[in-house]
Amino acid sequence: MRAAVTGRPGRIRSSAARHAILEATRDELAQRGYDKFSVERVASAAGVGKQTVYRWYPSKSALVADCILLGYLRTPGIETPDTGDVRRDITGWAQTFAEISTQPEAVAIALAGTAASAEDSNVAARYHEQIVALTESALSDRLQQGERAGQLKAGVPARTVAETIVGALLYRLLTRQPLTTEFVEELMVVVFDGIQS
Amino acid sequence: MRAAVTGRPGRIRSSAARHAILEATRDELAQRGYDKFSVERVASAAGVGKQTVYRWYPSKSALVADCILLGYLRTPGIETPDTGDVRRDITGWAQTFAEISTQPEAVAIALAGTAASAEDSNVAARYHEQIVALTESALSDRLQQGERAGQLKAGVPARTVAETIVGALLYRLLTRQPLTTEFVEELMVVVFDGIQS
Amino acid sequence: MRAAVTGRPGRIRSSAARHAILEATRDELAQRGYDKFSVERVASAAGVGKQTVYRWYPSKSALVADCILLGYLRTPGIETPDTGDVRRDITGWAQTFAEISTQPEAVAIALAGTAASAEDSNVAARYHEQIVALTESALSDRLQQGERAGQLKAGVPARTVAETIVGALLYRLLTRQPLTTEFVEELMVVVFDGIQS
Amino acid sequence: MRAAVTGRPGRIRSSAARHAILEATRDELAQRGYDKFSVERVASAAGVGKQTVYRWYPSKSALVADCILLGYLRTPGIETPDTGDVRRDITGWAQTFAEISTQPEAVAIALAGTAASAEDSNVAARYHEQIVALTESALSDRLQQGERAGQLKAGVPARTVAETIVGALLYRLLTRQPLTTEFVEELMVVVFDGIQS
DNA sequence: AGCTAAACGAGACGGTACGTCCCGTCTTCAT
DNA sequence: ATGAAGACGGGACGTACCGTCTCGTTTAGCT
Repeated sequence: MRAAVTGRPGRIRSSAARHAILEATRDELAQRGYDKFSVERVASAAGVGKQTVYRWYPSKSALVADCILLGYLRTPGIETPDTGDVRRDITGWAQTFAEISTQPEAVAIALAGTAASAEDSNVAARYHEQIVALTESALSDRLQQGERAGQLKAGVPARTVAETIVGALLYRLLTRQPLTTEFVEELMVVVFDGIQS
Repeated sequence: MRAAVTGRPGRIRSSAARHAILEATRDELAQRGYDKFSVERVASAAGVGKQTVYRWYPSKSALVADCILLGYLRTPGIETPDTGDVRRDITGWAQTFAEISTQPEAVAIALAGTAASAEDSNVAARYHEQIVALTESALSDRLQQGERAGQLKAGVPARTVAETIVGALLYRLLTRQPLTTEFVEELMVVVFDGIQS
Repeated sequence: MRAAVTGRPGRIRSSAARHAILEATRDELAQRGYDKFSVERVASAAGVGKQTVYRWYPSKSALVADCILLGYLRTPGIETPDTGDVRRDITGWAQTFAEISTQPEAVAIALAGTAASAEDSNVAARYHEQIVALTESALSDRLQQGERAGQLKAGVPARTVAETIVGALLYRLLTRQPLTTEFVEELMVVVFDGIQS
Repeated sequence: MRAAVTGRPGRIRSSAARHAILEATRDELAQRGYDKFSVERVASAAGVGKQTVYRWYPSKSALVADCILLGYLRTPGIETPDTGDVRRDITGWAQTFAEISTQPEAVAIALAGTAASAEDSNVAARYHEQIVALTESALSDRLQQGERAGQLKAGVPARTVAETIVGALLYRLLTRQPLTTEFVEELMVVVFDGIQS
């Protein structure tokens, strides 16, 4: 990235190597999970010396954190539509999320990120920023639009709503319960309509 | 428990040893987390041979699972009050949960359980049953009472509501955000009143 | 020792069990050597509880020692002929020993005894008594007969001669060199004729 | 020594570590014997990781073998004098050997080598080469000189004579009998003069 | 073009922990 | 009240990785 800006002599750090490391990290997390994750295997799979990994990252958790931050673990198709109808938009987003979660690898990645977050607060911060905060902000935008458009009540921060939705979905993944269409619809009823008569 | 009921010869497995193992496991999880958890340290702290641990549990995650299942990691004060007013009851429960989560050790235990669940689906199932499902069922009872009492809408399963609440709270712990009174109140507004105007 | 005298239950089996243990010990030594020897395997092979082994023998080396003392490891055919000609008798005995040492199992047993002797001086004492001292005394008898018959010089104890012969043969086994007919003959020349011209 | 000659990448194996391992091995053998020998203790005493030991040696016996081969267990003062009188030379050598064997540590080392040889034929080969074959060849030289000088009979290979002497001495150590001056003298009588009248 | 030096692949290093095997002891059930 | 079965606390095994430290080689910037 910063390549060739310094006046120092010496070989510049290979961004190709870094990329290979991050891809291998993603694969390792998807296949074996955070706990059985091995830097040695990552280096080997990336065709890279172990020291090259440690040149970039001070520890296993920093590597995982960066892998998440740079979006190598990003679940694709996370974009929220914008039809003007907030409830439809958010329901659509949640259903897309549910569909993606039928892919075992996507679940594995999400669980690896969850485990990494539970272990390490730095990872948690980045995981939150990257995967969830982005989602939240997309939802927030939509929710705030809705609020301005008179579709939603004022008084509850969009962030809290977003965390409620994301938390519920992540909890279903964590407990290995399927994210069915019915569940998503029920969640939407709770969040939009409330449960009180 | 089963002591002296079997017709099998051989010394019976020492439940005292098992208890010591589980207590040491709980302490280890609270102090060092799931990732840095060491069976060797557990055995040593329990005053037990390593083989005795492996006689009871085939793996680290099974040990953690049983530790959770048997309630060694149970957060105390999980009981829901029953004042007749569902919203007050559940809000009270959530506030209690939030208060407990100011103790670092309680958070450590919850995060250890989360990490263990992310790694191992058996643990997830047991974690869900023990810690969360109980909570859910307490909430469910209250919610169903409320429903019968005309305080709540019909049409959304109590389980979904419970998972939404628990998911949101756990998500805050995972992302290391404080469980403030404000957050809990906002969550209650979302869940009971909904956000749609 | 006290074997099978009382009429009370359970005791009758004692000597049978002991015999089974010693046979299993012999087999274990022949198959895996002294170093990889396992009391657990012996007990299992003998169809006996581990405690039964330890009732008679305080340790692994004591078991091996007794196994040797009771002749379970005795190389068969160790008898010395008595033709009246000492040199012929002893040469015959040594050649028989050499023949027996073509059986891998017999070598294994001898090496196990050697290893056990090197490790444990109690075993060494018994090994010496049982296997070697007997041989020595047989040789001694013959040598003393020979001395009386004027076939041999006086002045060197029979024991020293016996130890020289046994030591040389054992050394060949230890260094995995074959006990050929030629070697035995050369040894006999050394011992009977000396090397000085 | 070979340092930086290989074209292979990677840090070169530390001969300092190897040396420390071998010294610790020697000490461990002298103090606790072959049977109670522990690789873990050796690594610890050498200030070395266990894997470094296993990088050099595939097994305990290979380690002991190399320890012997490289002379770490060599009994000092093994040189044979050369006075022109073969009998005096060899008698002197044997007496020196006997004196050395009054040191318990030297005996422990010899017994450890014997045990290791009994367990493992590779060790036996190396033990034989290093400790005994050298002795043999020194004796052989002297014996052959003597033969040429007309002091000795022809017809018996020097090797057989050497093995007879070494075997007898080793056998006394193995059976924990003292190597007295008398015994050595008697042995010399047997070997040089023979026992036949 | 030659020099310098950082980054590279490779892999050994001192450690920690793994999960297994066995030691010698202790306890239970069945005979 | 003996004996098989087998769990117990403990110690060591040989393996896998951790994060660090050399190695010889490659590749850049600076003379």
